[in-house]
Amino acid sequence: MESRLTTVLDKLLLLSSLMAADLDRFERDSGLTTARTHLLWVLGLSGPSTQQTLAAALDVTPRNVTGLVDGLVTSGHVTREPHPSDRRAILVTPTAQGRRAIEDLRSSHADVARQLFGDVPGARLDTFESTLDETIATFRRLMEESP
Amino acid sequence: MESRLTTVLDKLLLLSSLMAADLDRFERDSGLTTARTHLLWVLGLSGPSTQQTLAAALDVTPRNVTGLVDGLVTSGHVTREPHPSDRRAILVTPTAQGRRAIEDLRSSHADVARQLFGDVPGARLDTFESTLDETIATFRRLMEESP
DNA sequence: TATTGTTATACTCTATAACTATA
DNA sequence: TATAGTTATAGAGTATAACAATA
Repeated sequence: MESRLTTVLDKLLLLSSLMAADLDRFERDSGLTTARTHLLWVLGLSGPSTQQTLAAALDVTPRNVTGLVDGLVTSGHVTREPHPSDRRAILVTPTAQGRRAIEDLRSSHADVARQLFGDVPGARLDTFESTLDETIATFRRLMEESP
Repeated sequence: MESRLTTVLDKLLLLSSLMAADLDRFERDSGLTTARTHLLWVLGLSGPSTQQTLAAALDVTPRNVTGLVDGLVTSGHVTREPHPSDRRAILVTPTAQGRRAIEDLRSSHADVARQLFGDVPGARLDTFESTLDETIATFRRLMEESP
């Protein structure tokens, strides 16, 4: 009955798991983990950040960020720098190696996008994107209704 | 330049994270975790299974399955039953509570599918699904090329 | 008094390697 | 000899709670 709609949902979930597997490959190559990669990605978007800021962006406890940053310091991707105006706080700052990893992430992201959608005709991509937009909006509405 | 394609990819990733958040809500309500829910889902697809089978289906080590099953036994969702013909093996079998959880998962899955795509006009859904199909095929090809 | 980060503690998921019981 | 599952050990991610230094 509803198999049509669940089939589409299943394909979406399958694609999600494939994208996750691709990210795994990146992580295997770089020696990073998913959580640390996520932190680096956020750092690439926001620039040097306090751990509180990172905790909020990653939706994770501050304690957790301490552990992730410990790992990234050990691997040489970030350093803890003093905050210029608040001596309680720390600015997690990418090193040269960290900036390189962020650049790699970005170009691998762009590669995947190009390879996945580069051959899709414009009109179809429009329809695809609009459907995604609606689906995202629907989802957000649903999650606000029952949090 | 390539922002068009990465935007579409970002929306796909956003939708993935929203679907994951929805699953989290289910798990919070049921007291299950992602890994245990996944095992239950597989059990719902395959029926009572050996831990080896589950390990292969979940792409995880047999040792890991031991831990997941331990948790699900404690929470009352599955039992370990003797294998009828191989005394080394065990059949992980859902209890009544486990079967209920699997049913809840299925109906929540169907609900989400209906709510997400129920209002999308047929022709658009066709285009969306075809694009997903192509994208999945492209991805699989890519991952075979560079494993 | 409130905020930033850390120490202490604990649970889950994950892996490898060695071991037991059975095929 | 090979297979099914467990014990032993270890690392990563996550959480809560208590605490120090600073605002």
